[in-house]
Amino acid sequence: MADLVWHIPFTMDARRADHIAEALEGLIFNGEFSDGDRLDEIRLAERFGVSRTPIREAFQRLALSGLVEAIPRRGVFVRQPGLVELLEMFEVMAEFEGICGRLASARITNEALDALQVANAACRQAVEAGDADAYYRENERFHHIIYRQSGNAFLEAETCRLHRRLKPFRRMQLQLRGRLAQSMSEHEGIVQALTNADAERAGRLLREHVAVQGEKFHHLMSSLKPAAE
Amino acid sequence: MADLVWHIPFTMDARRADHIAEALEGLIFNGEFSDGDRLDEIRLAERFGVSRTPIREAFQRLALSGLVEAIPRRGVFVRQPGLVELLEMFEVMAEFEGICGRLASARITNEALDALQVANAACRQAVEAGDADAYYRENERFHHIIYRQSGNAFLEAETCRLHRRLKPFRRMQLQLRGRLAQSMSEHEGIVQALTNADAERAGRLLREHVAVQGEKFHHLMSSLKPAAE
DNA sequence: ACTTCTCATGTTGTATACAAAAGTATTGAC
DNA sequence: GTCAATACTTTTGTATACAACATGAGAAGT
Repeated sequence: MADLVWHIPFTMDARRADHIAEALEGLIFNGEFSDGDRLDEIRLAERFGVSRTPIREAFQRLALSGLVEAIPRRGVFVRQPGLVELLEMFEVMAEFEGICGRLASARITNEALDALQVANAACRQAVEAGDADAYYRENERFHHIIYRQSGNAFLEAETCRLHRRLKPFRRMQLQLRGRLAQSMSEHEGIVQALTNADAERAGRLLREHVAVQGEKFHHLMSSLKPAAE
Repeated sequence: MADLVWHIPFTMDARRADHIAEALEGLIFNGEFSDGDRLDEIRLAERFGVSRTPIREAFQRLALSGLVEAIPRRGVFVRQPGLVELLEMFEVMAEFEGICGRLASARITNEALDALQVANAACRQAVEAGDADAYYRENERFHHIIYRQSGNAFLEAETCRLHRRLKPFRRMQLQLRGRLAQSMSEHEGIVQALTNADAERAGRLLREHVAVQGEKFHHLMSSLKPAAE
């Protein structure tokens, strides 16, 4: 399915390496490769119809993202994060969100507060319609507004980076029964705290809002895999 | 000075690209290239005595670190962070340290507490000797212990990454008169809070400890450049 | 039978060759 | 004299060729 993209006869501009990096990321996320698999440069080059050079460039990007590990003179191996590492990342994500919220509470604009209300309303609609995908989209918009309103572009970028990294795992736990409604009510508390410029409360609520996702994820995983790792 | 390394006739193992990335990093930090300069692949290849390939690999790594910006079909350009971005990074660094401290206060081992005392004693010695370099080294050890004791390897890695990125700028403000002694006394408060497992206090002290570095840096810069950026 | 050395094979890392695109300068028209 | 178009140069992105190294099999020796 992702393959077909590459049969378009070079309509795309820019560097092929960029697209290949994205495509590989997708392949890894979609479980085409398992943890520990070696990514064969030549095979992938043939598969994408390019030479080894752009493949290797894509590898470097993935290695810097932490998706693969490049061992010198040995090759690159996919490195799916283990449960422990995932929980660590969720913990850091919760802290990031908390910081964004704390900073945003003092710096947020009125327009952004309105936008939060709008996104939240869209979230509510999605919940009522039982549309998990729509909720996911609007939820993302909600959080990105807060990242932006932290007033710290560097923090925003780092938070987005981790958010993106956790995307495939975050999605799983959103499917859980009752989580959507709970998440909604948390959103409302967050908006209130931001409106009142209550820095500590906004930070704490956001941190807990994400931390609970990590816990849900933990439960989900440990119920699925009896003794992985 | 860093050039000489490359005249050693291939004693070094591993990939040359790795070393080149480090060397380029050093060159940029040391001010050999200014903001906006284009990094000429061919010139650098000749300079390092290699082909363009490892140079380009090094570029990618630097681009991912944010030191240079790669514009497709145009080349890579040095991207020194402006004052605003630096202050943003210091703000995030302060938050990282605070998080590490808060988490560490609950998770730190007795051995690590002892190691903190040792590092702190070495810091004190360096202050008394007026040895800024030694202080810098021991200070780094002190902080890294706390990162590690956060018990979150992912957080530790991210914090080290930013710490490393801020290294050249952090160093400037340490040279300021009286900063060493102040920094020392802050360290003692931090150790005490960690010993008492006072999470909030440890977090707050560490955050402020770094935040003040950002402020000092701000003052320093604005006193040097009247109206940069 | 087990160890060790050597060689064969395959893979990575680097160099070079080539094509496409951006930049630059010259020429020509108005 | 200015502007625009075109040819020319420079530079990036990619492909291919080559060399260094790792791995594994097989032969020789104990």
